[in-house]
Amino acid sequence: MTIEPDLCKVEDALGILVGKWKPIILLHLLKDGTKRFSDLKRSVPGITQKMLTKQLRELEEEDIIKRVVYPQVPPKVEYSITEYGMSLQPILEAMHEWGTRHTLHKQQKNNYKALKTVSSDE
Amino acid sequence: MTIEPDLCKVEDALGILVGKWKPIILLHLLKDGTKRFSDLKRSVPGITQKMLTKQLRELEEEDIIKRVVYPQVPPKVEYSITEYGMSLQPILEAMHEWGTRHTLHKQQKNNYKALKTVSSDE
DNA sequence: TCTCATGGTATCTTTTAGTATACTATAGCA
DNA sequence: TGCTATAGTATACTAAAAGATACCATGAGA
Repeated sequence: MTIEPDLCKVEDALGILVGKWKPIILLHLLKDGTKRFSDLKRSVPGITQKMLTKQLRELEEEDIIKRVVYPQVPPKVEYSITEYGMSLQPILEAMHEWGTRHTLHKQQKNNYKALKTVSSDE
Repeated sequence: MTIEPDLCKVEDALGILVGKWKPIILLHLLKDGTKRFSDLKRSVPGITQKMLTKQLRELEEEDIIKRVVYPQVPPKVEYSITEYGMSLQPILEAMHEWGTRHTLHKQQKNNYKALKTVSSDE
């Protein structure tokens, strides 16, 4: 398949996956199914409440995740991946696999560089 | 496959694909093979010289593309995808495919909304 | 001698993404 | 009466990405 650059829809998918937190959030939801807001916050260390809220709202807007509010006090809100959102899983997996290989590739490259530096006996 | 969120390498792949221009640049190189700097600039309308240079350097740094300089005046520089860079193609294709379906999904959603608005006869 | 083309750099401004921190509502419990 | 927990919002800030614009080297050709 050749993608016609002018009709490229890669950006659309990218727009949903991008952001410092979205992949991790999605992976947690894929792994654990339904999670509460505070669970997610604990699972994604370093994220602020504001960011978590924002990312979740954006994913919800794209129908990737579902948000269920239980009318009780203190509040309870559950997040889960929609069936539609599941269609992103193969892409996440492909990227993860590629990323893993790429990490290796970079390591080999650096080892080679280090070796050259040593052998040239600076 | 379940990706362990803590060991997630999705970001690595994402880091290479992200940027307002990288996917389009890669698609053009995949489609046409070797291209000169000015060809690319023409193919990616709206991109500034600075941005194109920056994106190309970043892709080169990751071994995704190859840069060949011909020592002549005016200068001639050719860019092409490396064999290693070709391994990104399935991901680009998967994202493109998903993005295409997603565009449709959003359209249907909007149509449904519009329909509801009409039938509720505001 | 002037101009053009190519493939850049340098500098500055604007836009967007992300962070830090304070604040809110309210039922249940001591 | 005051404290806690949950799921947020509001405001101000910083850092990073992107954009606009000007500049540069040089050989060929008019």
